[in-house]
Amino acid sequence: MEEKTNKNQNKSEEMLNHAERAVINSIAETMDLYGVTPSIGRLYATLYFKHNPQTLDDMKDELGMSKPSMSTAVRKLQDINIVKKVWEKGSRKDLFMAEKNFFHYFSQFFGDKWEREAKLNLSAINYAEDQLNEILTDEETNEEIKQRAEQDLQQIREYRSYCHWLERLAQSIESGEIFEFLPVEESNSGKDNKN
Amino acid sequence: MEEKTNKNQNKSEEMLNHAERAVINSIAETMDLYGVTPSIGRLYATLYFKHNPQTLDDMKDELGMSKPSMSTAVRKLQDINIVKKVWEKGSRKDLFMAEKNFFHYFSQFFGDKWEREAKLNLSAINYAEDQLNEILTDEETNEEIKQRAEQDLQQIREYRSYCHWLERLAQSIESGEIFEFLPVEESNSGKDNKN
DNA sequence: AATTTTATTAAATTATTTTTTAACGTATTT
DNA sequence: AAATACGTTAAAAAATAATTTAATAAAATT
Repeated sequence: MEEKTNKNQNKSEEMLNHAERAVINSIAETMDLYGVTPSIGRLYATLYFKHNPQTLDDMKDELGMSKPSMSTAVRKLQDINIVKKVWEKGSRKDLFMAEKNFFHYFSQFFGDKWEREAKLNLSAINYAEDQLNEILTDEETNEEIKQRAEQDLQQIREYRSYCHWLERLAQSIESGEIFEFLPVEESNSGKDNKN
Repeated sequence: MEEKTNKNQNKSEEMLNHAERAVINSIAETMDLYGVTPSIGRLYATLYFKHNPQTLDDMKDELGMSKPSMSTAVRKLQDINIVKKVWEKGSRKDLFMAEKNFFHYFSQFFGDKWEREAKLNLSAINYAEDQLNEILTDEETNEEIKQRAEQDLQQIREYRSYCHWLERLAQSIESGEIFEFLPVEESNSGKDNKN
């Protein structure tokens, strides 16, 4: 009897791990889509299912990798703000927790990148616009070049609109404003949903 | 006189190229942020400034790379729908044009990925949910496992909400609906804008 | 103060990805 | 029909990136 119960417990635990693994794989794979390396994605996804803070040694055991790898990987996750160091009295090892709210995750991951993208491009656009204006006002520029400059100018102005829009999108996600427009709906089970 | 005009034309052309290059670098760098390799980003950015369709040979000359590289790079850009093959009577070489509207670009690039992400994860979530429910209804599962399963379940349900939200975000960008909420503003010059 | 624990950095190795050269197949021209 | 032009695939080479082992530094314990 004891015997049988143990077996079933093992079975349940196995099922649980298996279920988690399915989601872990999927998360890691989707992170890969945006240029997060598989190992780092897998680390995040693994932490996502941990209900208490993890040490570097925990991670290294879990993923079967070296400690320096965990150290650098976890730092990258901290850099994009989807893993945080937590403090807990007792253990003197560093402890880490994953951001589990994917809306926060989304905001951190994309919002930050969009802001960076916008800033970087706006600065290039501004520089280019100055140069192009100078070309256009220079009387000695020939017609062909002027035409190209004119076209470029028009194009990068549209591009500037886009960059500003990106910034505002990032802000509206950061502030939560966007959820007035696109509310988060309570999720019903997968069963009666055709996905 | 002829001499001087030529010099200035060269100067203008040089300035034009320089201006374009600044934006090209910036675009390539930002694409890199999302996992697009530098060469492919650079190719897209280069095409972005071409006002007429380009052949593989044009690209290879422009970037100083081999033709097969251009061939595969341009295919990847076609895969994410930000470069299109165009037809033009006359030349029997393939001709390509970049998507220049960055809102379209954005929609193609992120929208598609978000949809893929949502689909992939929802399928894993549904699978995991079934497994977890089974664990929870199994009377022989011990308490500790049940608790973990319960926590996981709650977490992935929130995750499902996020996936559905992502899908709707993608749709609202695809359909243009989002611009009612976040309108595109005419861009004023960089001068009087503090960027 | 010496030892141990922990995390990080540096150097070396391994693996992966990118790029090229070479070969191939198909279409177009002569 | 032969020759040329074009694009792609395959194999090899080169360049990058990821990972590990070894070394170092900093903190905590004994």
